[in-house]
Amino acid sequence: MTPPPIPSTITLLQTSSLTSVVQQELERRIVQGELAPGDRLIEATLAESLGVSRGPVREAFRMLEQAGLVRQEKNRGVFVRHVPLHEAMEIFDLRAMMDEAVGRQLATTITPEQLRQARSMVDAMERTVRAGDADQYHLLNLEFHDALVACTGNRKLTALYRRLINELSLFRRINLADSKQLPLSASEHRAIVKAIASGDAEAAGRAMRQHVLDSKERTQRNNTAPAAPAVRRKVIHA
Amino acid sequence: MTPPPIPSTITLLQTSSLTSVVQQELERRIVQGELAPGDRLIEATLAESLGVSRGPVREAFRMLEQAGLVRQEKNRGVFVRHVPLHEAMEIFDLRAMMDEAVGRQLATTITPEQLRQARSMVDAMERTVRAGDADQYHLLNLEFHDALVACTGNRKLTALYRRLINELSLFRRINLADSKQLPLSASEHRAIVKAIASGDAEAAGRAMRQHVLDSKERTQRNNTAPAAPAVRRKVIHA
DNA sequence: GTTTTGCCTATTGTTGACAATCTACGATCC
DNA sequence: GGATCGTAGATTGTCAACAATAGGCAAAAC
Repeated sequence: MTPPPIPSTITLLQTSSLTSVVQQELERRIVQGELAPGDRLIEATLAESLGVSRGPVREAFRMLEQAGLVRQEKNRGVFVRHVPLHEAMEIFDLRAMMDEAVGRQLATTITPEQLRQARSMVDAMERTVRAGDADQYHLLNLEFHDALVACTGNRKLTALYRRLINELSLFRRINLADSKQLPLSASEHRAIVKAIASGDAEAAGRAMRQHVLDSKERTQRNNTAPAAPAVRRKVIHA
Repeated sequence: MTPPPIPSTITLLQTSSLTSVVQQELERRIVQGELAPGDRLIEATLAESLGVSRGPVREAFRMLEQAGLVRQEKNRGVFVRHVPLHEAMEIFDLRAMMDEAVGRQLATTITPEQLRQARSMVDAMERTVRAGDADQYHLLNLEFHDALVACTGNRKLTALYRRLINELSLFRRINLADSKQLPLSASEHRAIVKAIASGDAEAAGRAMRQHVLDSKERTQRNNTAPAAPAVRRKVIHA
């Protein structure tokens, strides 16, 4: 909780070009759901609404494309990307892999201060569970996992992890509302911290891995046809 | 070995914009070492030599920046990125993590045909070892690992893996020339395939993980000051 | 009535021009 | 002689205009 380094006006002007500002703003809108998967982004419109010309907007598009947030069809435009179920599953597998490695490492390298923070985050999550605030829980959940990854000190890993989380946000709103699962998830978090604190690398790795795979499983179940209906709905966007 | 889908002129024009062509060409030059870390890329010069205007070049820069191949300093230009030792080590850790997961999965999902191909690649590598052709070995090595990752069918994983390999190529030419290590590396590959073929997921995972970590270790050793010299060299680029 | 054809509009792809900024070099001052 | 300042050239940041393409709509053909 170090005070955020005040970005002096100087460094701000030195680092931020219009392109980067546009990129950040669009990324925010996409990740927060203001722009939904399938939405079309029109250069001229965005440029005008942001008060810049089309150049920076186009450059930002190219960045977002590499980050997997938008897809570009030549001469047709850019669209907020649709992350299909199978890709979300792939991402969960990647997360499982990463989080297992995170757990393993942290079991031996975590500092008392980091441990203290992790515990307080778990406390906060348990409070939101009791309050039944699923949205807030979701936010804290993201923060918790992000914090653990960041604790490893592996910048590359952290960056990749965040990118995956961003992409995952494009998958039709996970199962946020499933408040019945919240206590389960929360207790898993408690177990994770415990395993890390115990210093048992394998146990910590297993705990994290299983936690993510459980989450994958829940998502899978909630997003497959509940039961083959006799009458099939008309398929849209085949 | 399906025949490469002939990119009809139509689809070619439909998919490739000047930007994407420039991006691919620059990526090729960087990964193959034609452009070395630290090299400055000048928009106007590149644009003219490629026969396009600065716009597409700038957009390509933004893509390469996201891919971690170049770094951009505002108002100063873009430079081929320098991957410092500590970051290379981080990348090796990520690879260890990924390859372990790959080994685990392939132990149970690899097809006979894939196995056959893997074996033939190992054969080819052993031949280059006997021939003492380190460069060729390096290429085959990259191919081998890439093929294994691709065998998992996880597109996201494959894409991320390739990106990391690309970045790693920016680390001062690994230890290609170290031909004494080649037989060791080759026999590890043989062991990896054997473990995968045996169907023992844990063993296959361990073999792959350890192989990468060994490689990390070798790189680490070859790139740290051999012995603390009494007289310190002047520090450049602190 | 249906299909085809040809415009027309909206939007993207590309370019060249202008403004802002950095770097290097030489002149000036102490 | 060394340091500082200012100017010139090169390069990037941004913009606006032009060209090319896609998609829709209406008229014509059958």
